[in-house]
Amino acid sequence: MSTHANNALHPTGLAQKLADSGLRTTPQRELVYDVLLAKRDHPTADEVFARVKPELPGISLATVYNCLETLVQCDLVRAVNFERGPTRYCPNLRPHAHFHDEATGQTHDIDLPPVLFAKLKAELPAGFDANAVEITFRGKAKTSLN
Amino acid sequence: MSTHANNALHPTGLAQKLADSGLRTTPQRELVYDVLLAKRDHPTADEVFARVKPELPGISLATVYNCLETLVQCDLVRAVNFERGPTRYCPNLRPHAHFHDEATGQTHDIDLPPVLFAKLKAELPAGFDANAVEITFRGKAKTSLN
DNA sequence: TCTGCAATCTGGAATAGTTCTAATTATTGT
DNA sequence: ACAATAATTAGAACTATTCCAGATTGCAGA
Repeated sequence: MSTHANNALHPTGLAQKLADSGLRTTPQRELVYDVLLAKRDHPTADEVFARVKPELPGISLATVYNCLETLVQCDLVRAVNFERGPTRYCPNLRPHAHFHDEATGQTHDIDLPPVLFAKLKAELPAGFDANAVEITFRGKAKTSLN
Repeated sequence: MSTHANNALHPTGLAQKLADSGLRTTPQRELVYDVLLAKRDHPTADEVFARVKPELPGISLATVYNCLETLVQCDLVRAVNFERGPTRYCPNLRPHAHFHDEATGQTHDIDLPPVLFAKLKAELPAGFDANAVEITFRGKAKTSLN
């Protein structure tokens, strides 16, 4: 059978990290992760659902939410929130910021030097201990870069 | 009569900025702004509603949403979003970041040197022009500072 | 002052995104 | 093969917010 699981895309990552958390590798989880890796445009749960359905027509939206949450818990995917919009999902694990293009609604990854995140944490007053820093830019991107 | 409008709190700000946008100063808008200034704990719309109701029992939640939106449009208040939670409102206009305490759910303002925001914007690749940067820390605050 | 007009407010219905629930299906270990 | 556990499913429920249509308010001009 034509296996949808494009193993080349996640050689060790998915199965390994799931196992680390005592979770199973299921076709749904593989496929959801695959579509995130295949098109890194920060899709919403609905968009992931739409991309996954052709391959696995029986999948339910609830399962997509479950899978996405699982991937986030396993540190394979980041959930990104912009204002009141739906949560978007991002398989980029490098430390990075997000640029939200107000004109197109698109979200772009902005790689930043890790030292910058450290510097930001260093600005915190005594008593504050951050384990994560989120940086979001808003504005306009001239060209349609991805 | 005991006027609820604590004019000392917003000597020129509110009426002026509303007028600048061609909007009226209403008791509802004044009161909503007052409660934001009075307790700067980043309340949600529901919380603002609860604080405003005793003074103006006839006010509706829709109006609170309207007023908050108006204040945000006039640059008197910032809307703050954290993950999937309800929008919170912050009358602190200085450039600052937010620290979200995962233990208590409280949000603290973190003043940062403005140059830091400039430095962040400078990290953007060519073609990206940001007009705003949002920085959110997540972690634990040792003491209950405000 | 009176009158008209536009801005604002109100309560309730509607909506979007997400989570919950109970029942079914799949997988693993024995 | 079987029991126990994990995962999936459809749909109901939920939360935060927005929309709507009608009532109210308050300024502007006669």
